[in-house]
Amino acid sequence: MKQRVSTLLREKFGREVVLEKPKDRSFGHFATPIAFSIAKELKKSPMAISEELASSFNDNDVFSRVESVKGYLNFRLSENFLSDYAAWALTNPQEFGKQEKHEKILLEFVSANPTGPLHIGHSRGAVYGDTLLKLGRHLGYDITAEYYVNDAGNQIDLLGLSIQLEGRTTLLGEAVEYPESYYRGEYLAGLVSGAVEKFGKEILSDESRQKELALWAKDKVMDIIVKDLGDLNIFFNTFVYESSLYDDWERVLAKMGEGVYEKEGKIWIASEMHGDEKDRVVVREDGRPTYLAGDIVYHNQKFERGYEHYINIWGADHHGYISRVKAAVEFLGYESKKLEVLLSQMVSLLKDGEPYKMSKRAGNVILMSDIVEEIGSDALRYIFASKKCDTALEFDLAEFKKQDSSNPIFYIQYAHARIKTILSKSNFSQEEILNASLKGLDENADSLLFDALLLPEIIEDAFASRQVQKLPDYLKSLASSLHKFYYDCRIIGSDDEAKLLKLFMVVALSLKIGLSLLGIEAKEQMSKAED
RNA sequence: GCGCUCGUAGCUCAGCUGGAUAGAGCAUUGGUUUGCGGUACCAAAGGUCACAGGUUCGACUCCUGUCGGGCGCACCA
Repeated sequence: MKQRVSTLLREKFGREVVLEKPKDRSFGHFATPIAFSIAKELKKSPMAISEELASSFNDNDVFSRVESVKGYLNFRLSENFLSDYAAWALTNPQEFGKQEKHEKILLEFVSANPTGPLHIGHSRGAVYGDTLLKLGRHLGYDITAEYYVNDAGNQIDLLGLSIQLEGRTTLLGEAVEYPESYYRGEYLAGLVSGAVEKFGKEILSDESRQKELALWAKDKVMDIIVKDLGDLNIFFNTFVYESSLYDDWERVLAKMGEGVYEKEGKIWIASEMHGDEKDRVVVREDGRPTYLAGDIVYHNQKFERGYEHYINIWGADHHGYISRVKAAVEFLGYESKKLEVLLSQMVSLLKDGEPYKMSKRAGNVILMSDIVEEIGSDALRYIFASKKCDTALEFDLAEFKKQDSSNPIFYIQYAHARIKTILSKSNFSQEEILNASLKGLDENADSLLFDALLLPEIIEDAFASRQVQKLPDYLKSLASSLHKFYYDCRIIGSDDEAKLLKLFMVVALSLKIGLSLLGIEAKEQMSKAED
């Protein structure tokens, strides 16, 4: 809709036109302050210009009214335009809000270490990434969802050690001395029993078999992670294992040419040249590559696979890492601007106003699966999708367990369910409703229809700006418009019953598509409250 | 110390590439249809947009500085 108006105006005025939402719907559907920006070059007052422009729109079937108010130009879309568009959407629900973007994008997210189950911090990046994925795909982008598995280095050795420690205390009853760092949590018990079954008890006490144990265990941990993500309706296309990358290291190192050099027996990358604070070591004195080396090979591999755009979603604590990876990409001969790194910030949880307690059982972290169990996947997804991901977030679980309007996810679902209920109560058939005309709606109905038809541009805007929260915001306000309309206006038995039901179907369609893009299924009916 | 980032109502947060009177939800207070699900709706109250400058027709938005919070500053991943 917006696009249509915007191209129309661009053609008419011969320049880009800023389109915005009028302060008040009674002003119209769209507005532009264009008169202000050209006032200077025309040496006329904004008022005079907008008056002139407004009167030039006499004959036009998209707008029913164009007027000038205090220098702003306000547009009201015509009935024909809105009702045709709505009718098209209802008969082509699969196409509504879709576009024909074809860019190939590689989206890497979550990428949590395979050393334990996901915790609450991971789930934010996971939901954010997956929502972006769903939005992008809806718009037609060809997006591959990828998980980078850090299955090399110290952490994997630590995993093996941790399983042994757990087994020796709980299974063998030994009094072991715990080192400074090791992993803890309930999942280790499962790994111990699995390991004993597979390898026998001996493996718990044999330090030389730690590696073997760890390599087996990380796959088991990945199984847990994949399952937890599946519970959130998140699925990946590809997994890339860090351990598989190092074979390619020599070739990639050579590919960077002048970008790397030797000093003090180590190999460095000259990342300072590309904006990093200083150069970084990529190969240690003993010949072992650093973690950065793995990431360099990985990004080289990404670019060799040939996508048009790359998006990484990282935890905010990695922000210092961006410049060195980008530097490496440049040295490899690729455009680092094709690589976009989005950061997801910290999350703190409250429950009834008090900090949420981390359980010892979980290993002093808040497990994602515990939260999903407590409030459900829909609520968790909604929470993370509804906030900008680059600010620290604090939220209270209690709010999302309530079954009333203070719970946004409930509120939206209820709007959808209301429509479905009323449709089933009406005596009009689906066909009769679809054949009804949407013309002659009063101000409120017209406004609701317009709101419902905004979905496509919300989707596009949310994806393009990477501001995923625009979609839940929109759904909440659409639900609010619906509830308000419903309260004010009797539907069943009114002269306009079929017409209004058709309007409601458009609203339901937008709610349903919007929710599905958040990974949430729209409900046909709400369960009745107890008592 | 350096870098990144944030600072909007009592609380949690929106505010699009600068544009009309800075918006929601929660919490508080007061109300609502002899009717489709009251699991809803309406209203009141609540603000020096951290502070100080600058840019301009116009700044919550852009720039500079100050203060305050978070994160990062490994040859760990």
